[in-house]
Amino acid sequence: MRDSDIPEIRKLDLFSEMSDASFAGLIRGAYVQDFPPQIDLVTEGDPAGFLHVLMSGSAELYADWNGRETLMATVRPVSTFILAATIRDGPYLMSARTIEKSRVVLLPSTDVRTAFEQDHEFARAIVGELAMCYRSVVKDTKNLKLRTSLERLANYLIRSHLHAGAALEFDLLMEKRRLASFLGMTPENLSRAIKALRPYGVRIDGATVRITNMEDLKALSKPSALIDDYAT
Amino acid sequence: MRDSDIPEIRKLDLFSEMSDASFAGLIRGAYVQDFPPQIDLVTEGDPAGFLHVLMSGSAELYADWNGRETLMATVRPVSTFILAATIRDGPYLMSARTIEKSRVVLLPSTDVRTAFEQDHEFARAIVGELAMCYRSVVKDTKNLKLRTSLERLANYLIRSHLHAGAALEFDLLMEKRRLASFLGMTPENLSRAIKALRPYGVRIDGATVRITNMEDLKALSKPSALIDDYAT
DNA sequence: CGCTATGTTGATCCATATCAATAAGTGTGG
DNA sequence: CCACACTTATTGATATGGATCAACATAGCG
Repeated sequence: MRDSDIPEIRKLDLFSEMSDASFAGLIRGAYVQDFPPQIDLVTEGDPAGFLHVLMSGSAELYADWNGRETLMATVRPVSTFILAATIRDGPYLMSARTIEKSRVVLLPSTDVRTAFEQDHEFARAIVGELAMCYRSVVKDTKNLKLRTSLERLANYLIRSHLHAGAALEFDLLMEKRRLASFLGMTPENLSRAIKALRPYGVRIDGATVRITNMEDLKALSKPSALIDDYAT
Repeated sequence: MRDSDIPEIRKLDLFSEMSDASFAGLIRGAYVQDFPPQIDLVTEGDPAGFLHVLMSGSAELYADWNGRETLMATVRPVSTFILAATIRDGPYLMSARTIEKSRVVLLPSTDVRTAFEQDHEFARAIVGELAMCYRSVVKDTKNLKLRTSLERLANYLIRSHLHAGAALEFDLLMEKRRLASFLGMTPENLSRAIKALRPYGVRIDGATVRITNMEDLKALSKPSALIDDYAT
């Protein structure tokens, strides 16, 4: 592990409040690995051996069933993933693979559970994190069940726009085929949805998005704090 | 509050391991109410004032957006709901209403957070509960994104069959229109899906389900532990 | 520079929603 | 206990969102 890795991990909400002793105990058994792109880090169904911390690069969480596959989430540095499986000592429900060359810290699940038993602040942080994860998946479900694919795309663009500091021109942060899967549609259908947004003041050229009429776009997409907000 | 309510609450996983003192502190500020059917208990967007415990009857968690509504989950006694909003002190993401005449215990969110600060066992239990809730919503999302409505229905029936002690004949535990909304389809489409399952050895008459050919049904529905299992 | 993966477009098919009409329950008050 | 009103369930006809198949364009990348 690099010296610079440790403070970065320590800064994460999940670890920032725990005692030095607990943190040291957690880091002691950790190890780091650099992975090339397109490498499977985790396979759904496997026992949750490690809590993963993505230090650099990017990864995707996906799930499959009966030959179909869907993108559940993308992970960007610095953040942890698959906390719930680690906590419950259950099987992973999602698979994970790197998208780019990525650096990952692996914390053995048993160490995480030990730290959680011994350190109340860490337990607190875990509760906060899990509650947030839960709420974010509930929002996803509402998004899927209550909106058409065009509405999901429109809202995704508004969220990206806000994420980019409310810039009217910004880049898609993933390939369109991944975006399509994330939004629960096919790549072909995404292409058409992109064209269908033109009358609402959206121009997408390659990875560049330009919003020319925010009123019309918002009238279509009707963003809601209870579906689209990051925090809360 | 009835005398009999308290031990029932105490028996829940969430409360069974906490100290007597913490539990008493939690119960002290609690109050109970009996509600008629079809009463709104919680409205999405409102601040999370209480952790709810359903003692008897039944309730549904639903969400709406832009005039559409969808059933997210049904709650049966004895269990808690809307824990995550309470913990994060955020707005409710789902609304709740009674289905039948129901008895509900309300625990003020501030008391829950206080108990959680002071009682490590309670914090432990909350972590376990939240991790389970999270995983169950992830399974829902996989179900929605990876399966057609017919496959979702087929798998729902197998889950109900297992829930009924593997009986080949059992009752639907909710109205068909609610089931349709829960499965993310219209009532009309559910009617047709029910007929479409007949060749696979499923007979549904009113609320009574009879499975006559489990092999065919399983061949269609391909149940997966990573989507359909209750526990894990 | 050429290969391969990604993206676009068009034609068609299928799943699911919508609209409409009817039937079957369910609950209520006389 | 029945008659009425109202909700729920079913069925048919049709429309539409979205998937699939196929062809082609394009962009990365070795």
